[in-house]
Amino acid sequence: MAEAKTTKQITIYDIAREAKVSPSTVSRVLTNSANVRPEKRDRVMAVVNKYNFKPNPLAKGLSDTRSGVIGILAADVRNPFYSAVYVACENAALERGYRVILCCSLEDKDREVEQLNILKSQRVDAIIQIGGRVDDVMTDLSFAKEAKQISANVPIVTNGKIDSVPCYRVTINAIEASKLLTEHLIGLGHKKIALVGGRLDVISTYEKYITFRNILKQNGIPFKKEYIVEGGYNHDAGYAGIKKLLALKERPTAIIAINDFSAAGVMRGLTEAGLKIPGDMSVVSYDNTYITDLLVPKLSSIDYDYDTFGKKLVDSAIDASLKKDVPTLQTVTPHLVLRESSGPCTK
Amino acid sequence: MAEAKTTKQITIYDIAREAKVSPSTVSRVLTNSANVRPEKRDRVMAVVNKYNFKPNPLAKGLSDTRSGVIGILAADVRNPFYSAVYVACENAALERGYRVILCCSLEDKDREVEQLNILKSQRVDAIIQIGGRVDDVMTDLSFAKEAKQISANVPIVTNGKIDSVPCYRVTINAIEASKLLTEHLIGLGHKKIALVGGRLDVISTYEKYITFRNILKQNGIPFKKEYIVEGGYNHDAGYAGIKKLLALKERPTAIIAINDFSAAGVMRGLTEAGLKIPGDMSVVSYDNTYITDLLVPKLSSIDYDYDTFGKKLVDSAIDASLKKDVPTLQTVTPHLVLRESSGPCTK
DNA sequence: ACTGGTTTCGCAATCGGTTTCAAAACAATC
DNA sequence: GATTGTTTTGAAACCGATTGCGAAACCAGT
Repeated sequence: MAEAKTTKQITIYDIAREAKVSPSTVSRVLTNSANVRPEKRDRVMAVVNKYNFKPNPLAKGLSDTRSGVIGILAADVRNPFYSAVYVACENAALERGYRVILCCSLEDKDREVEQLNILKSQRVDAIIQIGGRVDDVMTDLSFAKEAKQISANVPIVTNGKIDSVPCYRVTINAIEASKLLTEHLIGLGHKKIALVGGRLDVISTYEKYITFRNILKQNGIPFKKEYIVEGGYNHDAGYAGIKKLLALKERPTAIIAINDFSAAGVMRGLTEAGLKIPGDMSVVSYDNTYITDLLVPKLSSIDYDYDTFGKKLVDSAIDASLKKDVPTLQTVTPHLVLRESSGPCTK
Repeated sequence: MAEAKTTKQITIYDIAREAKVSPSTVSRVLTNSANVRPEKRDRVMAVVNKYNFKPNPLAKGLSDTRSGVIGILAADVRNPFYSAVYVACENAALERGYRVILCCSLEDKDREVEQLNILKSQRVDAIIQIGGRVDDVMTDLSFAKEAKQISANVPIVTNGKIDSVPCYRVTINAIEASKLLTEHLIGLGHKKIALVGGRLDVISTYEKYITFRNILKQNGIPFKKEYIVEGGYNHDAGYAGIKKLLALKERPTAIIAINDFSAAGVMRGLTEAGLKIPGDMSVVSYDNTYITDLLVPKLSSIDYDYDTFGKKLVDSAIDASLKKDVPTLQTVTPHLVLRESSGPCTK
């Protein structure tokens, strides 16, 4: 153990002494909160730069009761959708001089409540919640209770919907997304289109489903109940889904998967069955994560422009924490990224 | 928008008043730093629980100069390897009552330096750096300078190697990993094995390469220079690599890709060329991220047991920050996860 | 009951900033 | 040059914890 000469921290008092001003003046310079004579300001800045001095954020947070940190509660950053959103948020936050702390609930309810507590005790200025959480009906009440209590002090912004807790929302326009995909396939001549993966009690999934039906109707295409295969949001859900569909006497010619993961499962099922994509069947999906590029063939998918998504999330979060006016609901508009997995209907 | 009655924070003084003790006693109870009469302790805890009181970490950090936060500097959390390590670290940190703050450098050198500054100003207790950084020769000097300055106060632990900056290392046993893969393929009868992706100036990649040659030698298999195809660590590198190899008059029968991404590229190249995996060619790789499960066929890969990896990283970080003795170098032992992408040599 | 030794406890200082308040400095006006 | 108004400035209080120090309480032991 080397000398524990804990290299005493430089404080504004040190700066003050060396610049021959009072600590208050240093503080004022650093926050440019009031007018200080240019001459002194320069003296102070010179010393500040000399030592590359950075004010202690703990002390700062203590006195002005703002931490400069925004908490991000993501379901699981290992999921590329969340990591994409996370990185976009980190960028946007950095841009505005805020730090970010990330917590992954890993879909575990208890843990989610605990995370909320951590964020609370970290005194974050705002919380961004991105994840599958739909509403409190599906979830435990302790979360709702905790969240409600917290949201009294700290604004919460989410990409979903948290019933019973006041929060700001920045959501993806699922209706538009679904429209893009459905019309794309119809434009290619497909009439037998199946939906794979996702639960209809998840609001965004439900919106996609309803829109799908509407577009079908608008185009005079009959809706078939057996082409809707609910499931999870992962690879296995897609795999299971396509197996069911392939067992049908009248198979679909195109699949809309609920996300890239389930699309991967669908594609595995198809490949194993010896079917060609998109020759025998087209596959498209939502999210446009990097796994679209890994699959063979490359997957066409709906992109959300993660950068502006992240920006809207953190701008809302920060502005709300500053008590500025923030729209309660914002949306980001999706667009379709075409790759190799969808093609004209051949039968 | 409810009243902006910033719901005054509950402090240790409030607790003290209600429990009829002094603030110091409350503090002692909360930190159980000294013995306090059980009776009073109970009184205090009752009030604490009543309000679900959490001491303000800013104030705490201010006085004891520990923030309870460890900073994680990851190259890019969108990469599943890093996100896996990150989540493991988050878990391990939570386990020990620490919080974590994540920064992604996105391979940008300037940004990396900036992140270092952020972590510094956040007064993190320790820094964990996971990323491709090899040594300072490849990197800018400002990072080295900054890191050096910081490491004087805050321990840095990395999975790589930072020359010129004192740090603790927890690395993957690349030699063992390479051995596992190479021997696995040789065991299946392969004699023409190629390495795809990765740069030999990256230490871990180099170790894998050398081990590969050694094992070949031990088994009396001739080494062929044209079977080594350097490249990046992504899908495209694998794709480009396999194209080169397929152009050879004597093609290899098995591929070791530097990670799952490049393996995906390799597999695409193979599939496009109409070759069967593993029938015509076996493919294996390092990292065992979830994308191994997405590919067709599922990819055999080297796993690192991310949980213990993360645990070692954070244990080292925390213990070092506590001035405990921590080994300078630790390793995690890899093991092979067999799936469908490797099979016996058929020619 | 008194003494000596431990525990337990509270006062007050401290951590490193921000901010209020009033005094000091400056400028402008008559 | 005296007076009024406006900027600048520094002293001191404050944010919410922790902690050193000494006083008070407790516990035998005689």
